[in-house]
Amino acid sequence: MEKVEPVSTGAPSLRVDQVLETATRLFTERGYDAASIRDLAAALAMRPSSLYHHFQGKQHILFAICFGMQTDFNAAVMPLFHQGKGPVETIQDVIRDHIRFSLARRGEVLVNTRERRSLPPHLLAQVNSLRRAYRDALVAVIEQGRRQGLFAVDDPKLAAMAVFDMVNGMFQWFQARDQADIERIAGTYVDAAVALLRGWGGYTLTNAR
Amino acid sequence: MEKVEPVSTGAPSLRVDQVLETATRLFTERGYDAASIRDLAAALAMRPSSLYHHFQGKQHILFAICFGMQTDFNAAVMPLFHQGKGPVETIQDVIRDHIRFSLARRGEVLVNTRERRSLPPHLLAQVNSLRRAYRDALVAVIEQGRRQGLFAVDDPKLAAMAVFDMVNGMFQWFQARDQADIERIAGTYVDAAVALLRGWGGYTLTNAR
DNA sequence: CCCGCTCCCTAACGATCGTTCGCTCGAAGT
DNA sequence: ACTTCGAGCGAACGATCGTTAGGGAGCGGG
Repeated sequence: MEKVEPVSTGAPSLRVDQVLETATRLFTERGYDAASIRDLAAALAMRPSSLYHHFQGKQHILFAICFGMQTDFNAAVMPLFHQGKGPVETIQDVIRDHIRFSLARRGEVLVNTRERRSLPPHLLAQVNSLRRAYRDALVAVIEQGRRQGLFAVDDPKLAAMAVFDMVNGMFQWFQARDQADIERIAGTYVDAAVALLRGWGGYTLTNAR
Repeated sequence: MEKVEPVSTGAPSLRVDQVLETATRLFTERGYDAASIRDLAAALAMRPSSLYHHFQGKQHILFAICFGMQTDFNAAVMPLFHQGKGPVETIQDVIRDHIRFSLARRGEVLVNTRERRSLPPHLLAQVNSLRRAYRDALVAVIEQGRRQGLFAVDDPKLAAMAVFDMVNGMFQWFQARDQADIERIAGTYVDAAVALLRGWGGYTLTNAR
């Protein structure tokens, strides 16, 4: 996997990127509502009013972080669904790069998960649309694996959400120290996902409920 | 000027419970920061200042929700760890009641997970202390199951967090319509947890990484 | 009858919020 | 030399925030 570039628009202004970087840090540390425009401006050594030359408002800064991150995420991960591999290998590739991307750009990912709800409906919908595209693709692969007898799941959608939640929950508390750390945790969670999908129906061996 | 304590006795006032109930709803709908004291008072058909007769401040309302919920949670689930059952059965019992409790009191659980971070450090620490007690007990059972060869996990703490995240993530998007719904999803996730813990090391059968 | 207590009220405080307005200034274009 | 324009500035706007001071109605016990 190649470098993860923090770009989403055609005009990568230096100052805009600095604002987004600092905003990402403040939003993760204090939350979107608790981090004020004045805090952000002070951290950038500029005046609050100057921010409005680069962004329409506070909500648009949050949107730029969430939408930019999700766009780059889909661009990095979605192609893995169409490589002609089997369901198991596809899941493994996807989850691995899902984790790689999310840990490499952890700040933006945390803002996207925790503060996205503060977006107005029409901006939130754009981000959710990208998320849904990814989730639907994951569901399709699990459904395919289920038909081939590789996975023991009853409900592919629910299984996708379970894997999704397990992985996304990890980003909240795990901090990688180096690249080896990322690869190690990615491998562990790839195994967890496969174990989950394979063994979901096999619990009745020693247990009757 | 003496302080007459209007707060946190063992006797639950009717009005206090109404405040907590409405606050839970508002905090889940809009978030802690976005839901103002005036919104809360209006929903209760009273004046903002009247709230300060029952609570010291906004943060203490949030604390009462989080700490009360977590106290009840531990009281409901922790005894299951000391019933002398084996690791697998204990995990099943615990996760099942974890889900039962969390869906029955979903609003408080969501506030606790999403808005807990807004608490001041000394209040946050009290809630986290209860959470840690539960998590440590879960880790201990997984560790016990690992020693007995029942679970294939490498790191019990990481495995506990994975199960934890999978279950807690579900509360964010799942809404039970009735009690049968709760029992069904609880059974499904109990199976998922067991499948995860059992099969985590078994991925090498058809896959080499 | 009056005291104290609970509960709620009106009114307002100071602080902070996101945002806007009009301006300056230097670099670039022509 | 004149214009344009991006970028930042100081100052202020109206709104809303959490919170407090002080008072009053109802009520039970002395």
